[in-house]
Amino acid sequence: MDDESRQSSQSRLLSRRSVAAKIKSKPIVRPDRLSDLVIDALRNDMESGRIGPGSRLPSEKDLTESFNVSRTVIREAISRLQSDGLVVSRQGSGVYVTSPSEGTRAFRLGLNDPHEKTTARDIYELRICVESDAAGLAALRRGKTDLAMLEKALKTLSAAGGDLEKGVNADVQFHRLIARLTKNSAIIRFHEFLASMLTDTVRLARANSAMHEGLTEYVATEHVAIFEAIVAGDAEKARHAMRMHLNKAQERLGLL
Amino acid sequence: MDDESRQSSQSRLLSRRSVAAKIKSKPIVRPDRLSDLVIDALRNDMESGRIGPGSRLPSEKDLTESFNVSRTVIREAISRLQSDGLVVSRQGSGVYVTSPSEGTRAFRLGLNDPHEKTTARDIYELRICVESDAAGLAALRRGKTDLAMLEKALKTLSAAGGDLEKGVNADVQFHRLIARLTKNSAIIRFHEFLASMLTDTVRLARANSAMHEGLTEYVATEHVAIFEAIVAGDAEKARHAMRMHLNKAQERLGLL
DNA sequence: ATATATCAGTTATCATACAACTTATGAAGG
DNA sequence: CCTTCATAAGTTGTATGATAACTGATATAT
Repeated sequence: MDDESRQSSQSRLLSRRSVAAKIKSKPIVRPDRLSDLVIDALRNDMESGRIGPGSRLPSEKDLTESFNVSRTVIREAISRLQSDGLVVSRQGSGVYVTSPSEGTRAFRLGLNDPHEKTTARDIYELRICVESDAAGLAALRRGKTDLAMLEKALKTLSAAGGDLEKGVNADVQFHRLIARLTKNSAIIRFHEFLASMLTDTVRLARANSAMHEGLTEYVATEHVAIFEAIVAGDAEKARHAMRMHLNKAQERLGLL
Repeated sequence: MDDESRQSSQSRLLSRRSVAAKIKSKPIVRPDRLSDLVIDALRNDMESGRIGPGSRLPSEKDLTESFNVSRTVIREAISRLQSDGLVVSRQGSGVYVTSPSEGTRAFRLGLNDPHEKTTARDIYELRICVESDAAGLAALRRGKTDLAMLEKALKTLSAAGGDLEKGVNADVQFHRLIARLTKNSAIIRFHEFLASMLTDTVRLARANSAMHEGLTEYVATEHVAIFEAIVAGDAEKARHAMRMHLNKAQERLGLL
């Protein structure tokens, strides 16, 4: 009996193949994982308000029946929803939809996802927003030791000279430092996030566009302008200098 | 051999209780889920570079043995790592560590997480960065229909009068529209994200601080200033107007 | 009335089996 | 020697059943 029930239920289910085929009718993008389907469905229910914050999700057993998948799949889906902070599960009680902003939530930026039309340029633009303002805040909040570190980074940068790798690192470090000067952990971390999103793009662009001679000096000038504005504590000027710097960089990288 | 190993492994396992006790020695925060332990361990290995991008994780079987947990737990852990974009799993092959910026990655902001000292103020500040620049971009890119919509939102806002709920909604809508005018999906979505992070805070603050009379008119004036700058296509002015507006709002909300 | 015990329902974990896929190895044929 | 194809071993994906741990409510005893 064990055997037959397994067999029959097995065949009653949508076979993985058919589901996969269905998905792959549109671009390959989605791996053929059943939990993805469940996630999308549940997300939809929640975002459309059909399940509303605070209310309980159907039990795993119910979900297996309504989706015709195994409990394994349901659990994986719920687990991922939970790690996104959309639900919390309480053992013995159930899974509950969290109210927005309760707990930790995640911001996703898909650079490859064909669903998304977000381009590297978009992200770079967002970076300009954040970083130019960060420079402004830095000008208001910089301490003495902060300035010393920034100055040191500037020197490292100019000392790098022809060494590309070294130059890039010093550059990154300079910007990272400015983010830290804001003393705002949200800004610091988001800056880090954007930078890491862009590393590949930047590296690629940098490799393609031959470095003009004198470029490093030029960049150094821009950096100095930013630095001086921060030293002077002039937020407006710091923002402007940073914006100019990043705009030029954007051009140089061919992101415009 | 199978049999004995089964039995013994069962008893050899850390019982859930003991694990839970261990965790709960520090604040309650962590639910006693084994997959969390696995996730933390793997994250650590990856971030410390012990597993390096591109390389393969140990197979699920190996992991079950080294962690002494069931495959279910391992799979949940991996599934969540995958949904965070830290790894990709290829059926029949293995689970591979993604290189940073490959695929989609997530930015998390924990408002409650005791590990994080991110405050609502930090987030609001980040919002100011993004939104003031968004206003600038909006001024450069607004189309005709865009302006019409924006104007309509303004009218709705002033028409709301005393109705608080209505007023808030119109306000949110106004800002949302401006984000959309940038035509930058990264900015649009990040703005949405920040707004949703702040909803609770804003709602609370609004409830606490009694609304001064004449406040709505005052806010309306600020909105008009932003609107006019966008209409004029003056990016610098739009940025400034938005920044002023949000700074004032921040004060009013007691986030300063 | 208050506490306690019990029970049904739910999530968490374990174990096993099988399906589907990947990769390497090696045999067969050119 | 090289290519091609089959096979086998290893790996992830899914299904299923069983048990542990927890929750909430109901019933019971004091």
